Amino acid sequence: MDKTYDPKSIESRWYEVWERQGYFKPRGGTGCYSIALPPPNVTGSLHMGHAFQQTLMDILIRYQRMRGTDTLWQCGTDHAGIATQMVVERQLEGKGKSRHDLGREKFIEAVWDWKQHSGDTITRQSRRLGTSMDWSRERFTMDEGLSHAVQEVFIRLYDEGLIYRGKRLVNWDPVLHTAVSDLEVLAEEEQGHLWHIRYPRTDGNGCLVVATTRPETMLGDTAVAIHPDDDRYRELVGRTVELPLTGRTIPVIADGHVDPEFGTGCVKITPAHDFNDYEMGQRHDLPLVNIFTVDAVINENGPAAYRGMDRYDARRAIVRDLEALELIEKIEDHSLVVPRGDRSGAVIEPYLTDQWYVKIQPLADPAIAAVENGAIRFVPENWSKTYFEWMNNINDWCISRQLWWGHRIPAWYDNDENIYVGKDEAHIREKYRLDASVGLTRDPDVLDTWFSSALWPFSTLGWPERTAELERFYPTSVLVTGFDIIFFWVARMIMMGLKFMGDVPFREVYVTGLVRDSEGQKMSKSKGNILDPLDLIDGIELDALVAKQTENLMQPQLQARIGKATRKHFPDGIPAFGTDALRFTFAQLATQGRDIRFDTGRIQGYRNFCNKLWNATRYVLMCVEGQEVDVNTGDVRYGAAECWISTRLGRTTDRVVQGIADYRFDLAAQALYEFTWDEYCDWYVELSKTTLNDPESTPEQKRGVLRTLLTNLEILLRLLHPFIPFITEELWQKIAPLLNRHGDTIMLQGYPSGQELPRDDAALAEVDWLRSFVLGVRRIRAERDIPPGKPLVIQVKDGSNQERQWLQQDRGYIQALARVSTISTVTEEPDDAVTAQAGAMTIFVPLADLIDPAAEIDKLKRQLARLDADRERLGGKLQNRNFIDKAPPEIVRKERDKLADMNSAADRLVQQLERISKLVK
RNA sequence: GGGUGCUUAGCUCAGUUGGGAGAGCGCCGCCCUUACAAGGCGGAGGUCGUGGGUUCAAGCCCCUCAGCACCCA
Repeated sequence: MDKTYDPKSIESRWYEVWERQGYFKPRGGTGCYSIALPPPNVTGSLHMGHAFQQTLMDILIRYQRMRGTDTLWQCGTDHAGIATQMVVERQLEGKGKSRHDLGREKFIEAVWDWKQHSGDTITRQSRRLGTSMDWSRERFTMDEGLSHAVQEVFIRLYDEGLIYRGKRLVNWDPVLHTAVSDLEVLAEEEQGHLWHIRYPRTDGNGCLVVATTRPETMLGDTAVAIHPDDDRYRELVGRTVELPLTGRTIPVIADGHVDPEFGTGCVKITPAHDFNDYEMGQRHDLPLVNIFTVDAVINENGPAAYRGMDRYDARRAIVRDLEALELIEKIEDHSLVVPRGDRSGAVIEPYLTDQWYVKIQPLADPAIAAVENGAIRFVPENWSKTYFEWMNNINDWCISRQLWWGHRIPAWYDNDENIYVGKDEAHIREKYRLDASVGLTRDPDVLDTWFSSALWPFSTLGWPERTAELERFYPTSVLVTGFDIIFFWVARMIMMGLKFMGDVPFREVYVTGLVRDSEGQKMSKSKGNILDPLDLIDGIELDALVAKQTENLMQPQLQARIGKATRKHFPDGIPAFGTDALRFTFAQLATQGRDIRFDTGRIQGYRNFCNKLWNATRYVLMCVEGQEVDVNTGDVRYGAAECWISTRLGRTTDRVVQGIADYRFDLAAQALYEFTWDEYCDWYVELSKTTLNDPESTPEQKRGVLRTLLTNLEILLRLLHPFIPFITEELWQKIAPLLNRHGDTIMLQGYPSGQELPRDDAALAEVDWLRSFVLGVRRIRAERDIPPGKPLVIQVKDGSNQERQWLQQDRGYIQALARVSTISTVTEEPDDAVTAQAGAMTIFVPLADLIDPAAEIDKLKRQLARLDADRERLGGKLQNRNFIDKAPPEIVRKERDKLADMNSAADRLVQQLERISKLVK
């Protein structure tokens, strides 16, 4: 074995074997466990969030598989309508073409081409992470089968009256020329102005002043509104004002939704271009005047002077013209919330169009109930509040998109705009009894991507066919996802699952935090702080990293700043840490918080952990090879150290299993780390050397040590495998055969259970005492700057019978671990010694030549002062009648014992003080 | 405006019916001791955001305030 762990040399090799042997497929077993992978966007690449969540899913899947459960991890990708179409359109732009130049069919072909190319990237990345997904069942939302499911769902919902088409105000993206749902609009506060505009009264009595943040929309005003209780304007209700620049006359109305505090208390009403105004228009039966084209350019409903102007050009022209007419009273700075499309970044325009909607309430009600009655459990539980908050205020879902890439809506129109919904024209003619003379045209629009992802948990299993997989693996066991898509996806899957499968799509939702950079910033291309998981695995040179982060920027002017920041954060690039280190880091970071900061210092620590495990294995192999005893045959004798480490491993196993059951991957990983490093490596390996190197050890004892080293390591590797699959496979293949344990892969070995391991409390007590003894001597050595190699002569005094017995038994251990040559027992305290304590036993290290009495006195006094403060506090507590009476007896007893220990410790300190003080005189 | 969180060591975070303040990294000192310098041994460092309440006992439960973050309108 190499002296240093080298991840690269083992990772790709093992993954190929696992996949080729079909280990990732369901294998039967007791019970089933399944996870549907949240499908990544097919044209994207795997980011840290994906890597994080996939690691956690893989831990769950590997754990369950090792437990003998029939396990399916259903994987695949999402066609991501708008995002993908934008990518391909941008590529075309580079060639000076638009999608319209190609035409719909050719364009879709181009998207498929790009999908073939790009889809590989993401699955290749997933494989590098070691994920044990069943690749043979990989699906894509635009596959034939899944498209069939989408069509089926649309038709059924339409036939039930749960999908309808209507003319409504929608969020319109004037750049992408499509409607988007509420969720795809990001509202952010931006700096703007508040224009106060005079609308002349038609009765000649002056003007009304309205305040607006969007003066250009005045061209579509159809009323001015005031609050009904507003005394300033009450007499105006029912009168009319002149709408400047248009020659139109509009009424003044009263409506309770007007905020009298805002601006002047008079608001202009533009029902065709504002969601609030639209509702007010409905209440007052106001006409709708649409003044924009699909590009947000003034259309024929606007005055000729502004037609053909972009909305912002029109704004400038209108303000200029109003100023000329002295109709602008004032312009104030004002911050307002501007809605932008999450993909295009364009300012969204409320726009009147025909769209398809899902009537959501009948679907939402059972979905709310499913979480209320516990059919679905959120972990952490608090996220159910977020879910309820949204579900209780839910709106109908706009599902049509004016795109080309996506599932085409299965609806046709005749020449009279009658709607027919069905699989295809032939079915429709039959279903609606239309003869060939009726001309039919298909709706050009496609469905929202989330419509198809909402079906993912059952469409991937073959629905609407009742396949064997569907029967076996639906509902899935858990959904692992980020809180940012609870609304987009989780809620919609629940609604669709209940509707079409009659059961929830998953029993639990484990909500992870979001991976951020080391400063807590969200990772984004424009910030230049994206980390590619593969760069952490394989490493990357600084220049390559900078190049990667600054290529294809939406805002090229940021290039210099990003490059500089990258060079500052990663002055030496990123070293190769390997997949296992990355995965263990993710597990450690999976706390319950909502933000997860990723710092390369952390991953380095876990790379070191892998190296530690590697070298511990190396040590065990060398021991077995170096000893003449046969490990597997003959009598065995286990000492306290052996019983201790096995007991500790049992407790660790319990903690790991509990951690996984609770989705506390951080606690599970922590338990594994502590056992491996602090107990197995730091103590047991060192203890084992003593026995193995002692010529007086019997073959039975040596066999006991070797077998303990091997079995504990073998179990530990299985415990660790779901977290760090590659290194554990590599090491297990070396270790298991030495125990006559054979298997093609660790992946399919049983997961350890705490019950298989001993529980030896006496051994725990003994080794704890032994450790405190060794630590005491080591501390003295360090504090006195005694060279580590110099053997010490020490004396002990007092101690319980048990401790004196332990001292006899463990003398060899103590001598080796504390570097002590002789230990003698004394009844009188030596004068020139420093002391340490192991339980009731006092340890003396005589140091005539090294001791500094003044410093020693100082130290003892400080210790005594600290102890006295604690004694006083504890004494007070035990004086308190209420405490004695009300606290549980075992607590009171514990506190009394503690005080007794403190008192004797204080006595010892006082004695030592007196003794040392004599030296000074 | 409505909702949800967070505040514990220099940094990032654990802390599970309320009963001894913890880890990793960083820092300081000693050491290339035959598995590992990606290492070993030892050490320093905290009024648990503020103020109050409940309790024999509060980092944990209740209230107040302050600061920060996110989501929705």
